[in-house]
Amino acid sequence: MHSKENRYSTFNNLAVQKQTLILQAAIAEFSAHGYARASCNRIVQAASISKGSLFQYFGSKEGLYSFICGRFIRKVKDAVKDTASADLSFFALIRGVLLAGTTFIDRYPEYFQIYLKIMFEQDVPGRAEFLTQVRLFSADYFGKVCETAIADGLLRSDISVEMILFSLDGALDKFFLSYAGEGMGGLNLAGLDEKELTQKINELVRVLESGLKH
Amino acid sequence: MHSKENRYSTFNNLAVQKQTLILQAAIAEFSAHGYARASCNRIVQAASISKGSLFQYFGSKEGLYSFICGRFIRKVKDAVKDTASADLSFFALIRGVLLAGTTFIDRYPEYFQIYLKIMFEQDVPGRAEFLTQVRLFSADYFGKVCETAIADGLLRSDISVEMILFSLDGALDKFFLSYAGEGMGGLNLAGLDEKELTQKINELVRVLESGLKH
DNA sequence: GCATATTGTGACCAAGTGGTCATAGTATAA
DNA sequence: TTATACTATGACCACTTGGTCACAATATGC
Repeated sequence: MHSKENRYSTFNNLAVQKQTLILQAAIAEFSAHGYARASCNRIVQAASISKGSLFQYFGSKEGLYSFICGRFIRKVKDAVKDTASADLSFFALIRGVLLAGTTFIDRYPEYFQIYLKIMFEQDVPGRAEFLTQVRLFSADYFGKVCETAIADGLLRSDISVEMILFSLDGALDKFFLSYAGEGMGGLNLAGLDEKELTQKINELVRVLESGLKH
Repeated sequence: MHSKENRYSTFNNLAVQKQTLILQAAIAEFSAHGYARASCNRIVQAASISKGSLFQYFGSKEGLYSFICGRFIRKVKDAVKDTASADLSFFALIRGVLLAGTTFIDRYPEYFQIYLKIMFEQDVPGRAEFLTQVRLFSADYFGKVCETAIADGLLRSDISVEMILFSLDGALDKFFLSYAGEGMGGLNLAGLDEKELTQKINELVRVLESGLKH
């Protein structure tokens, strides 16, 4: 085996210290500027490596990006695994997802920024695959949960499953956006302690449960 | 008065035909690429004018953008004026806003794209001013409506006004996004006739009214 | 016709982009 | 020490960006 074993092998054989330095620089750049406007020049400068090295490690800007997205997906899947305890009532599950999302954002704020950027940027390489892997409320996963909840009489049967997913998706998206300080809604979720946060979560879930009408 | 009377005067004195040609080219470019990634070169090419002319008319890329945003704001305000009949019940008003939004998107799809792009792009010149002028559910306008609706016993009093606005905002945003074909939710609102559309609107408002719980 | 404003033009500029490659440096092994 | 494999480098490339400006063309007024 004289030549490259596989993609990224050169990078993976680097000292871990150097690896994390480079990844931190790249993640910071992508989280600040998204894919298209991120600059490889700035990355190599921040990481104190030469441009040639970066392209040797990852082949292209796209290669670097997909490497980082891969890391991101792994982190999300781990977080989901930790959260998913199936034996909860429907709205308790929603509360759990809400809380788990906020802790993820606290732990990996740059990754969440990358996620936001990819959500609202077109023509990002691998966008579709990435989103289907990362989004929680995909029809195939949460759709089943909704169906059983309807069958169990926990959810209204006069609303279509798609509309239920639609409503949940919208509420959760906006909640996380606001928690990350990106929303322009009046709700200021950015600097709340745990108690206030769970209060807000409960209030939102109450709205989802029983609506706004008196 | 020998020199320039004021900003954009040269452009405004152009033949209307030429004006619309240039504006169409610029709007198409900004709606496709947002602000930062839009290319003045492509605009002048599409409009069949020289680069010098474009910068003579608008001074800079930013000037052109703010000119277009001004047009957009006027169109939105006109549309709002046409819609705002105050003597409606609260949720009928919501239904009206939903419907008015979809007709606006039908009439000015490129402008709506520009709106979306500016929503999710940072560092766009004049972003904050633009959004406060265009967003319907600003706390100062719709907040009052909510407060009176609470006072009239139409809305729950155990949910804060901010949370009500938050929920409405999230639902409407997602609805319009999906209608414009940008959402990745299961709801496919893109190619619906009027009957189906009002059905979806009613379903969504029912959820907002009474929630998801059985 | 002539002089004077105004409008139109495109070569040109500095700066930045992703990407390449010949070369130099540094390990490891014989 | 010497040969071999891998890694690091930065000048360089073609290309795009927003923006400028000396000059050409065209209206306008007399």
